[in-house]
Amino acid sequence: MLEAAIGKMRGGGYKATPQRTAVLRALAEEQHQSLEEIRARCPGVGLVTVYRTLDLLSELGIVRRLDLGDGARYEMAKDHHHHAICESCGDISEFEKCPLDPTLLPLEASDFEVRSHSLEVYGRCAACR
Amino acid sequence: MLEAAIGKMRGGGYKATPQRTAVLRALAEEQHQSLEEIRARCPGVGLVTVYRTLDLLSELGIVRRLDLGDGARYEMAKDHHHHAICESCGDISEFEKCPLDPTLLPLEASDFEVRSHSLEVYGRCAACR
DNA sequence: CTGTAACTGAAAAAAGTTTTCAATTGGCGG
DNA sequence: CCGCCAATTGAAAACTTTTTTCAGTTACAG
Repeated sequence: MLEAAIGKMRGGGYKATPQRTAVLRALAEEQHQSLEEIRARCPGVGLVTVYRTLDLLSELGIVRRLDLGDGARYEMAKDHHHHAICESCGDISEFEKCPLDPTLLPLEASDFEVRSHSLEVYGRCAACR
Repeated sequence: MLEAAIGKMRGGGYKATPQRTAVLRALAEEQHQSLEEIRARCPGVGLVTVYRTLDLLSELGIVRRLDLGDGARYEMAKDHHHHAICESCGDISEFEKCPLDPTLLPLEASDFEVRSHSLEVYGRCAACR
């Protein structure tokens, strides 16, 4: 997991510094963390470096930046998945099964070339009901 | 359109001030505008008032706040629709036909009560191809 | 080992948003 | 139609988040 990401960095001509691997380790611990949550797991790494590392990892496709309504969040770009956000407690869960029906996408017909998509489902989680 | 929104405000115990109706008129001119775009259409209205008005209109369900990766955008909450964002020129277009297959939503089974969803499609628009 | 381009961190700047507070005003009751 | 007062506004200040600058440090290719 981390080895692959480190290799990707070096392959791109970037250095694998202790700070960068610390951020990677933090990201591996939990999905969709805020910047401060990530930072809390990297006590030694400067704020600016965390920002810059997240930018770099995003460019390399290792990390994905999310915007779920409450500021920026970051997660390792694993398998294709979507998010379910509880409007009551704010909990974010993931689901892999994509409920998108590609044949219903009316965009191909209008010459829009679909590259990716993101779907967020809002509601109430089991615990909050 | 605007009459309905103004009525909704008064009904909620809020005043229909010239500033608020100016923001509403600005929002009616174009969908998914940034704050500065809205402000440019309301030359006389103070920055803070625009923020507060957008908050109020969101609470009343008249306006929806979007986060499509490049900061906050606002649009009148018309019919259910989704957004197609061109990664090349940044153009945002809308489509009404929702390609979501409800029977595929695996969430009901896991006791998550779906209230709403948002779907964004990224790719290249006809002009950029 | 060594040189150097890449990287880091602190401070400052910039950008975006919210709070404060004194002055103003929409619209209800009279 | 008028006056009152809670709601509203705008300017300044405060706050939060992100980016830039720059001098010193370091990973790693050769």
